[in-house]
Amino acid sequence: MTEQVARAQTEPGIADQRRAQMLRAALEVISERGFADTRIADIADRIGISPALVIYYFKTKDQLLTDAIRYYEDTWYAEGRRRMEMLPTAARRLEEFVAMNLLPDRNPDPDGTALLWLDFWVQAARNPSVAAVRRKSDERWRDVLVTLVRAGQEAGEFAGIEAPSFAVLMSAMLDGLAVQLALRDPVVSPQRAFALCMSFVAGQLRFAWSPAGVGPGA
Amino acid sequence: MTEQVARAQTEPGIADQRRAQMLRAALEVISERGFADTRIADIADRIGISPALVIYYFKTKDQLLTDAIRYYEDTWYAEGRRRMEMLPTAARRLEEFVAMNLLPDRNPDPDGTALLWLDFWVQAARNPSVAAVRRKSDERWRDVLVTLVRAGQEAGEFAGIEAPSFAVLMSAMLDGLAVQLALRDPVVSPQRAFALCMSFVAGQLRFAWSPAGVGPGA
Amino acid sequence: MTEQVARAQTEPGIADQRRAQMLRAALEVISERGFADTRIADIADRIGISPALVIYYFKTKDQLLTDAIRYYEDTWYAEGRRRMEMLPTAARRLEEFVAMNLLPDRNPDPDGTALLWLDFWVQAARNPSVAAVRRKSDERWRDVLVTLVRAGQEAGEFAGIEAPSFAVLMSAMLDGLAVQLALRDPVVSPQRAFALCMSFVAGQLRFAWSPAGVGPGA
Amino acid sequence: MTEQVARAQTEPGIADQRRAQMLRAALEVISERGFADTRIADIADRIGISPALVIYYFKTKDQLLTDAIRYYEDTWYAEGRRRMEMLPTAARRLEEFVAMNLLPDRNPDPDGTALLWLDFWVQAARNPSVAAVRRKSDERWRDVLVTLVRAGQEAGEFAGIEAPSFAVLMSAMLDGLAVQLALRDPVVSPQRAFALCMSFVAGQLRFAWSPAGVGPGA
DNA sequence: TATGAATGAGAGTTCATTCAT
DNA sequence: GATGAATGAACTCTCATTCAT
Repeated sequence: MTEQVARAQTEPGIADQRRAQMLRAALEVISERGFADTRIADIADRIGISPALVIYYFKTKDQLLTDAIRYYEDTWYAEGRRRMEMLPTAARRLEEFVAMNLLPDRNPDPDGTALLWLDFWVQAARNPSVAAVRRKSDERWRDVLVTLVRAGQEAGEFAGIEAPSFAVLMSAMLDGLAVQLALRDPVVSPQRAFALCMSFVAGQLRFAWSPAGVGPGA
Repeated sequence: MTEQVARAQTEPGIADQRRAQMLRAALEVISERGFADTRIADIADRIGISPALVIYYFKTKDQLLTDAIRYYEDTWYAEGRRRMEMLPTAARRLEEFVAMNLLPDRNPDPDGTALLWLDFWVQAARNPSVAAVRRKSDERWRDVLVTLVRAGQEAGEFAGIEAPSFAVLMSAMLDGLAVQLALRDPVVSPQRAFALCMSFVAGQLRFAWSPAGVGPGA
Repeated sequence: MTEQVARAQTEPGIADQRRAQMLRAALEVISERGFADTRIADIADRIGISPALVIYYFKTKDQLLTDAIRYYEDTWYAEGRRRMEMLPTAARRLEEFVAMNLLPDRNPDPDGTALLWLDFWVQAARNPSVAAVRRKSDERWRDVLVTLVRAGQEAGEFAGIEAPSFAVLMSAMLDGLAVQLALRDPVVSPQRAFALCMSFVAGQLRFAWSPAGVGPGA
Repeated sequence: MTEQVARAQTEPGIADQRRAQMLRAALEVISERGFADTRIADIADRIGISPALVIYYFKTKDQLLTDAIRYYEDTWYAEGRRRMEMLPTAARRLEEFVAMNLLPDRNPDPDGTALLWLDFWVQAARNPSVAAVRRKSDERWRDVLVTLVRAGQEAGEFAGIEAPSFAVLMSAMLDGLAVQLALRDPVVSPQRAFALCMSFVAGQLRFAWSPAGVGPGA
């Protein structure tokens, strides 16, 4: 195996960089204009290339958008895992999990991509391949939650409630609150959503939590 | 007042009937194909008229779709109120409220319009006039919830928790569970979502509730 | 012959009034928006009736527009003749003729119809029935000019040049100057056009004419 | 500078050729069908391309038509200047000028574009950007005329009348006669219009001119 | 790899005209 | 005489996609 080939497998070539650049541009455009109003030309314009090149890389628009969704989910998940692993206790991890979803300054989304998941839900509802991506993503996160809760229970931090049902309820609450925030509900600020959710979670799992912990900047 | 005049005020004219017919057709098509893929021709085809007639009534496609959203929200709200008023206790009303949102056979949506609100959320995120409709609708329902909870508290049915915060939490949970159902999450059936939500609600408000009440058909 | 029938032939019935009203409205709209951009709905709107009624009276849009052109030409011609007949000398008549064509405050056009003839020329170039109307109108005016010039020659007011050729030249000059005015040529004011044309005419026919006669207000 | 670069600057690229081809086709269609009845599809059909390509080059129909007018004026002017420069005396130039405007076989219009300027006048009357093009064109020609007359006066060919006023009168007469020809006035043939105009011009500038000079072919 | 030229298949909208009332 | 409802036939413009270079 020559060194050149070895490099091709490990270092991202120009093609991979281009792909990633296009995917990121796609996410930005989708977030700004909405999934349905995203045109290939918008994405090409954003990085100063021709629309034909986008098709050259992704074959069809549909493929590009599906890949973009996958790229988004993977990036988000990786970052989430990374943060979890840095925290010592189950309670701190749970808090980080809620904060990632509800507090803008702790959200791992790339800049200006705040509405993406909402658009993705709509796509998932009618497009089977998007639905599959979402299903896998949901599963992953629910596993994270269940594992996290069980670890807390074993460590004596949390009460012994049924973890899977709790994971469903908590996911639903996070999603619901995130929708309110995304649609700029006037009575729900990020801080309030965060506090409400943490109170709910702490109540269910019987661990001590007070909003003071969030700090004034949150 | 002659009978003719009276009829003119109460009976909808041919124009009003057409309008309503088009709005209902629009809701069906949006639900099936998604907001963005809804074409004027689809709506016209569905009721066997020419696309030009749709424009004749609504001036632009955008106007039609915005009116359709309003029509949907108003119809839903009216039906919800009607059902609430038929029930004797606050607990029963709360249960009806949850059932309307989570159990398909108690959902007041017209046939085949199960995904509408998800599409509407996406529209609301970027279209100010749709956002206004949604905001008003949210307010109305939260008022219903708060009033309902306070009535239950005064009647001694519910514990004395803070009603507005409960309304936010409960709305969020309903929305979140509805999303899971809409996207056919394999671990969340309507019955399970309903039971989970009712348990949560009963726990918060400290009233007795058991899934048995749902009945075998649900 | 009953009185009713007699009246029908002499007094304009409601139908004739409607027709005239529509023709006048058509002329206004054509002048404002241009022949090609005139829609039946514009004309109907202007007099507060339905477009269907316009078709009821004129059968087709084309018919209406052709009739409007004829109506315009006839009205203009009648007013021109009326003015000519009130003036004593050939020189005065010639001056009135030039003034009618070049000075806005002596132009017999209905309000806001200053560009009509330009649009009519374009129609005449491609529509044979409009061409016929224009040809007849041209002939009439050239006859008026020739008769006028010959009367002046017989009265000793004018030099004995060939009248028909003069009529052609003078018509051309009037048309050409009118175009400059209509298109708001910055170096040609109505007064200048009038003075230039009268100088030309007086030079050809050898009669005395000085711009002083126009007066400061013209 | 390599030859390749030099060629790039002088030879028109494929895009420029296409543009010019479309502009010429547009002029033909406008002349045949009239400005208002010119459809993008007509122009595309004429050169065997798709309507979408027309939009690709000109963005909107309006842009195409405005560009076509400009193209026409520039081409006409360039050809006029070229001819003027080939002639030795002011009188010969003046004659060429009149002939270009009135005699079909000396008119520089591309084939089948005889009615264009009439349509352009109507557009100029209501469309400011077209009006600007026409104004500039008028100015250019009037400057040519004034310069020409003054050169003739200095050379002793012409009488010393005021050149600017003469330019206005002569332009008006040319326009007026051209209208008569365009609308196929039965009493005005190109030859007669030419002779009348030259007699007028020769009379004003006091130079000798006889129709014999036109020759039998004119 | 990268692009500009080119297209086909719509999509929304306009508008003269018809017709039952 | 008068209208509102309804339509068919255009027409402009959009956009993903192809292809030669």
